[in-house]
Amino acid sequence: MTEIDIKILLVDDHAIVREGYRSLLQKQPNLTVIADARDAAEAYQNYKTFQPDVVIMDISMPGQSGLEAISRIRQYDAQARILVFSMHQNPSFALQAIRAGALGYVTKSSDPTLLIHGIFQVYENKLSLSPDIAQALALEKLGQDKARLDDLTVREFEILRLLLEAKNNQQIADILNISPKTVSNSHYIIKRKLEVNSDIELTRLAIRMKLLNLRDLIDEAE
Amino acid sequence: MTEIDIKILLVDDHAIVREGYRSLLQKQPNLTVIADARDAAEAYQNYKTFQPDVVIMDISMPGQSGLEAISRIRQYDAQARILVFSMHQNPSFALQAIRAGALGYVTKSSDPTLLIHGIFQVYENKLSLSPDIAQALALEKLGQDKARLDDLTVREFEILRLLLEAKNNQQIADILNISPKTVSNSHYIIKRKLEVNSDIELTRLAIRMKLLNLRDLIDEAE
DNA sequence: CATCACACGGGAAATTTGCCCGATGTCCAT
DNA sequence: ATGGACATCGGGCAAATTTCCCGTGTGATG
Repeated sequence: MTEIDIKILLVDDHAIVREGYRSLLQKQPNLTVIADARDAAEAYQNYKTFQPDVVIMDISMPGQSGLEAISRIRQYDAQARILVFSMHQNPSFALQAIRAGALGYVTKSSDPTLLIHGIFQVYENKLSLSPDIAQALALEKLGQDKARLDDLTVREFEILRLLLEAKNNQQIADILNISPKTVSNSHYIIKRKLEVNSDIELTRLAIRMKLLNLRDLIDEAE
Repeated sequence: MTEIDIKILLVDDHAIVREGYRSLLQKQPNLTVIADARDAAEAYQNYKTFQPDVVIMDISMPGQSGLEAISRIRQYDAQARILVFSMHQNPSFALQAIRAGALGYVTKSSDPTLLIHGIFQVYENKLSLSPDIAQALALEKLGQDKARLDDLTVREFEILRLLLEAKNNQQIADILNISPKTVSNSHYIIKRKLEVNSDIELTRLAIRMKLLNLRDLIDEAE
């Protein structure tokens, strides 16, 4: 076995988490944390300065997102090996991270050994996804979200939009010149087609589908 | 100076974060981590078993919430000193945590020394809020939208959170060990207090209040 | 012209909502 | 320790809504 020593750059905005990485990674003989960073800009700078073998990156950081940092680093060095370590179970995050140029995606809630394993995988230029994400992504490939929306008829879609504006059946009936009964029937059909069983779920789905204009909803930035 | 040694119970569902605490706290001579837990039930059990001086608790955990754990522990020991260490900047979370019986609330993004400082404060039965939260809480007094949110009792707030996760009455009842009827009653009271007429409106309000984590909801960055 | 998808809405059962109530528990101040 | 103010929990029940199935009319299409 050759002597390998993987140089790592840590990127996370939470000091406590960086501390956790260090403690965990220090126990591995072949890994050395050579630098860290708390935001996207610092990550980019330190990548250029320290030329790490693997970058471990959190993608939910204030200001510039981790995804942006991934793109920047990959633009500077197309060979950069980046492993995303995120709290988001949402497979779409993983997909975006991979698209942006990450080689791995491991959720924070998975077993820490998966992180170690991921580092070695990524070091060897291999894709590494934690099992929960891999499975979710596979399921998602079986494609449903967008397709289901397309199942709605034009009228149903129209009614959905009005429902999402928190209008009641009577108001919608007045707007469309139909009976409130028809509205409520459509409401039911919409939920069935979209495979949700409550209005809360419906609203969440609508947000994901960008049917609901978030900017109309949110006054303040964070 | 007398010899003090504060025994700590760590509660967080992420292994990496527990690792971070350990590493950080170990450096403090007067602090000893005597146990940890990854969910509310385990937290309660380990509190009884190990009788720690201070509990450090994350409140966003799967299943039973941290708020529930706080209540349970305080019910068992009214003197329990609990410091919440949370990723939520939303001051309403802090307020509810304090109401549930926590003595401190520090955000994960604050400087780690604040956590240490908070531990000593709480150990001495003093309230401890990280500056960002204290300020936000003060500012909030000037607002009015948030005021309605604060009208909710701790229990109602907790039920609201579960409702927003699109759980049905039976699921929430199972999680909180109450009857589905109580859940539906609370659901109604919540809507009345927040002055909304439908679940869609409720969800929209929750988004504006940032009770709903948009990052968990949205697929694509913008 | 036959069919097929769609819009519309009635009917009836099942469920939820809206609002009431009382029992119990806890905290706090007198 | 006693009273009062809340808070939690859930039963009851009428009114309202949802859920599900149904039929009708209409317009497009093969």
